[in-house]
Amino acid sequence: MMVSLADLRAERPDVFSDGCPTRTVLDHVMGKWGVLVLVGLSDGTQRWGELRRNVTGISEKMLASTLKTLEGDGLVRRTAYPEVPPRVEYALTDLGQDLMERMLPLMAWVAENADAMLDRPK
Amino acid sequence: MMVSLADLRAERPDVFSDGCPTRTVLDHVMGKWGVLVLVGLSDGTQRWGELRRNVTGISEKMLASTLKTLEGDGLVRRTAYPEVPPRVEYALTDLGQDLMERMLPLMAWVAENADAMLDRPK
DNA sequence: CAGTATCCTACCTGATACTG
DNA sequence: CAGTATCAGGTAGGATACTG
Repeated sequence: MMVSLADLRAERPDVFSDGCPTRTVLDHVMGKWGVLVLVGLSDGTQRWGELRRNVTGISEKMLASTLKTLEGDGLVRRTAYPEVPPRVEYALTDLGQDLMERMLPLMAWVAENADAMLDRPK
Repeated sequence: MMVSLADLRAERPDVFSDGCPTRTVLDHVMGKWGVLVLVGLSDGTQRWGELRRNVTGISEKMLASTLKTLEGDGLVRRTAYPEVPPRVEYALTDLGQDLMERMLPLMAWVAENADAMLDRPK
């Protein structure tokens, strides 16, 4: 496992340059709604409606497109049950859980420090 | 130090809800250019021009506003030297370095997995 | 319930030019 | 060098209505 940025650059110098796949994934994962949906799903499997309520402020349009993107990246698994009324469940894949293992410490740090950061004297 | 999402929610149930400071900081830090500028600065102190070249694809406008936001959050320190021609250096603050300590493992993971994620069979 | 479809606006962004 | 100013355009994103 790589830990430092230097290690990273040593192995892949083009990382984070324009057009690099890293950028694309980064945009999906780090985008405003991507993170929040992923955090929502780290609570466990959720249905569409639950997710919509839990990720406060997200519009149906953004929830739909965010979920599709994350599913396309292999981070989220969608399971539809052929019932009436329809039931669809979303969950993190193994890859998604692996990602969140790295993401949650960061989220926790942000949550702990956010107030202090915004209250600072200008 | 908190590690799990459950711990986080137990202490602060409103975290990640709309209007919460966490959201604001998250948008700054996780936004497309925020991350890339921060990653750039984890290589060490850099001048405006260096940063502009290193963060490939960023416009001057976005670099300026991103730096101001991050400086306002206390993550980046700007130092101007009264010289001609002017020299200005940007560096991570202690807070910023603390953040990057959590962020870099995540970035490394993304860099390692990005290709596989985008190549997956549709 | 779990989404699409449609419309509309704000802001991100690039290009260009200019300043201290 | 290190920015700011201005303008044009494209697109991310919000609100609302509708469907299987």
